[in-house]
Amino acid sequence: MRFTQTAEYALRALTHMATTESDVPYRAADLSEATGIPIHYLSKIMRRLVSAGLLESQKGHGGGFRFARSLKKIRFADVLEAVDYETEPSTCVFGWGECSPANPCPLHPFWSRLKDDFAEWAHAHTLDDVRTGGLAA
Amino acid sequence: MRFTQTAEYALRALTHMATTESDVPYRAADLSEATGIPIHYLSKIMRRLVSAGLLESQKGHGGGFRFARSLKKIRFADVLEAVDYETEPSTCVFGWGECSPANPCPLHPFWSRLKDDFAEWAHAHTLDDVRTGGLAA
DNA sequence: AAATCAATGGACTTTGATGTCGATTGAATG
DNA sequence: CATTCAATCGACATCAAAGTCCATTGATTT
Repeated sequence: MRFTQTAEYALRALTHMATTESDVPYRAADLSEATGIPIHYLSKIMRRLVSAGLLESQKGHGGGFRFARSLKKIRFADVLEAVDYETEPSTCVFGWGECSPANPCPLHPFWSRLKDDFAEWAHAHTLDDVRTGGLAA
Repeated sequence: MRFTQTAEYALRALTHMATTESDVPYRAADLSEATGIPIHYLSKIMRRLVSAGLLESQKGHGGGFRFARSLKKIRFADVLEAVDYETEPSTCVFGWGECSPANPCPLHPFWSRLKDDFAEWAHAHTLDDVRTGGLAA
């Protein structure tokens, strides 16, 4: 059970923003400082979050990053997908080209359950839930 | 939600063995043929499964690999751990050194749930369940 | 004993993820 | 307008995972 480093960083940075909620935009340098994510790499990730529409950015003095929409509308799945971490992988672990409920590989039922649990998890929780500090219903 | 390629291969190879159950030992070359896993890489993985105690190997003519114990006693977790895929990762996604129920990072409750679900999954299912074709209770 | 077969082990290469760097762009400030 | 600040972008470097190769070991067959 693991994320990619990139996916983990994305979640970490946005979680930090969600749980501190400042009026002034977050500078990459400060985020890096606060989260321990290497600044240049973080910058790259932030760009992806911007182009995915999760964040807005502002250049120049006083600039930085803000959320582009309500925290309630940013699910873990949105964050993960923004950095190309699949929340609903379709390829068969067993290596079959065709692997479906109709034509299942031996691992299908097991893998499906795990996949579905994960997808549910990723889609059910938002950054607002994180801010609130509890698990959503 | 993803495994490493190595972990996936390990599960795939053992699943193939479990679902075909032959009297003669499985040769790496045949397994490679049947599963699509590159032979040399598969050989490496098989070695790890041997040294983890899941398989027995026999060199020379007529040799190959067999299960070292009952399929009922080989859980997914055993397979994954044999190739260093952690089934119960302890490091904090948020990057905290100390992250526990007593001192939780903002992502702790969410991440914990996912981790626990995965660990449960990995420990609950065995290769015998795969052979049988159904989900264990 | 010789030949063959099949796993073992180590060295090596390739690839993609991760991480670093410097130049550029756009915005705010004095 | 010049300076500074901070995101953007592309090029490059590094590292671990994945994959290849070959010589060696141990067992079997003739």
